[in-house]
Amino acid sequence: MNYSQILKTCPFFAGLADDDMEALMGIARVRESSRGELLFSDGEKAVGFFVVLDGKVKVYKLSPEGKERILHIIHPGGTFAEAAIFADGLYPAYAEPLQASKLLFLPKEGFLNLLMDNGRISINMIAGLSKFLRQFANQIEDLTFKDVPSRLARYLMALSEGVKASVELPISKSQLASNLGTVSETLSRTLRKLSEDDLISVSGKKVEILDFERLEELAEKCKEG
Amino acid sequence: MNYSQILKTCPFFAGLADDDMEALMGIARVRESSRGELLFSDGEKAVGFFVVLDGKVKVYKLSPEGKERILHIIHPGGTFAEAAIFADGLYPAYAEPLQASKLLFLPKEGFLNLLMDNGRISINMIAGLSKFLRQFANQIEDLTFKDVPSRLARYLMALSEGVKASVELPISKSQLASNLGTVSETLSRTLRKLSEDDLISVSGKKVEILDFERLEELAEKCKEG
DNA sequence: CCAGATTCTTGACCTTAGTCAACGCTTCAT
DNA sequence: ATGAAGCGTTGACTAAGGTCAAGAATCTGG
Repeated sequence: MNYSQILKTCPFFAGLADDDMEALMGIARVRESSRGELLFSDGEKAVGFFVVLDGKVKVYKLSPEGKERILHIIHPGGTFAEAAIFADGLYPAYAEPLQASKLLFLPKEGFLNLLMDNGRISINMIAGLSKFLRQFANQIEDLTFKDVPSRLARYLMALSEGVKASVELPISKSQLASNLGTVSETLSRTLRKLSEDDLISVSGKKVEILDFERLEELAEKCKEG
Repeated sequence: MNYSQILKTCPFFAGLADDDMEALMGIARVRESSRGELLFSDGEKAVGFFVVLDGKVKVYKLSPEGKERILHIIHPGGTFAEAAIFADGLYPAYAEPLQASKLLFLPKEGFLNLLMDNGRISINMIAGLSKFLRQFANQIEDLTFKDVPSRLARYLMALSEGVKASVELPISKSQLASNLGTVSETLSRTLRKLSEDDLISVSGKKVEILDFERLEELAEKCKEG
């Protein structure tokens, strides 16, 4: 079991002493999962949480009509469903790999025991949750204050880290639409509009950023701003 | 310093041994704050977090044009800004009492030290963060899937706890609008519509629920559902 | 008890973005 | 190869809800 490289990039395991690390790995189980396989459902009893070792997982909600809204996309090193084992013991959403993925599963029971007397793990956990909270707050802010072009611009700026002129969308456009809180038709139109305005140029999953300044401006801008 | 009654209703302090409690109170400071006084601003360096002993505090974001979006309303027993001292050390929003309030301030430094070797406090903290996370996920779900009437219905159902036929809005209608992710004009119209449909009747801050069944139905319903 | 200040309500208007429907393009399996 | 399935694009339509503006109602301090 040699995932130490991945685990070291994972904030969740940062700063852990070797024996703490071993204790964690002692209760963990590796699980391979293929694209589209449902990991858990909204409302299901939470029996543990996951770390992504390889692949990508989407965490999403469904409307009664079956429309999906992606809350997170988890990349290697990220964790998900860790809040579920506390809040009310139920998974709060659906989770499903976007591609064949390798996961680490940490069962609730054993994990809670570790927490009680390991301050470092607790603090990492708290830090992780806090970051999620921050992300959610931003998402809510975006949904309230920003329109679709602005949200897209912000996403692209984040992807390019403000410097890379050429980025590759890590997910399909419909998935991205769902993650940005819109639908694929609108995303398609918005990409075209930004292209026509010479802010970006798009070809498949490849996006070139042509004008950082104006894109950044758009990202900051608000409805009616 | 005799807030023990309030503190016991506060999930954050639940299940603490007496000496842990004392350690906490040892680093805490009581602070009185009047309506509208800014407690902290978005982006400011986080020096600690708060427990509401008495009063109400709103936590909100501002758009560049100055429009506010309320993320939370904190009632006595609730905490806020606890995530800030972890995530990136900056307050993620603005906070301001809606009325004269009594607060407990827990400085970051001392608090982190306590956390390191007190599993119980850590776990309470994790549980609290998890609940917030859950709330936020629901807010995002609502904003994506539900229209304003549905969100309002859900809010009223929560307020009445599914049984009380008569409820009192705990905050002003414009504040409520902001919290539901809309504006006061729309809220006003929506309240009228629900009245005309004989689902509720409104008089000032007092709302009578006339038809639980249909209100619940509306709360569950989705856009185009 | 009045004046000023908020807060709430209502009307008219308009923009954003979601829906529906049709079609092109790619991929994949039989 | 040839459907079948999935993804992406485009057009026409629609409606939810936000903006602006004005007036009513409610609250507050002097």
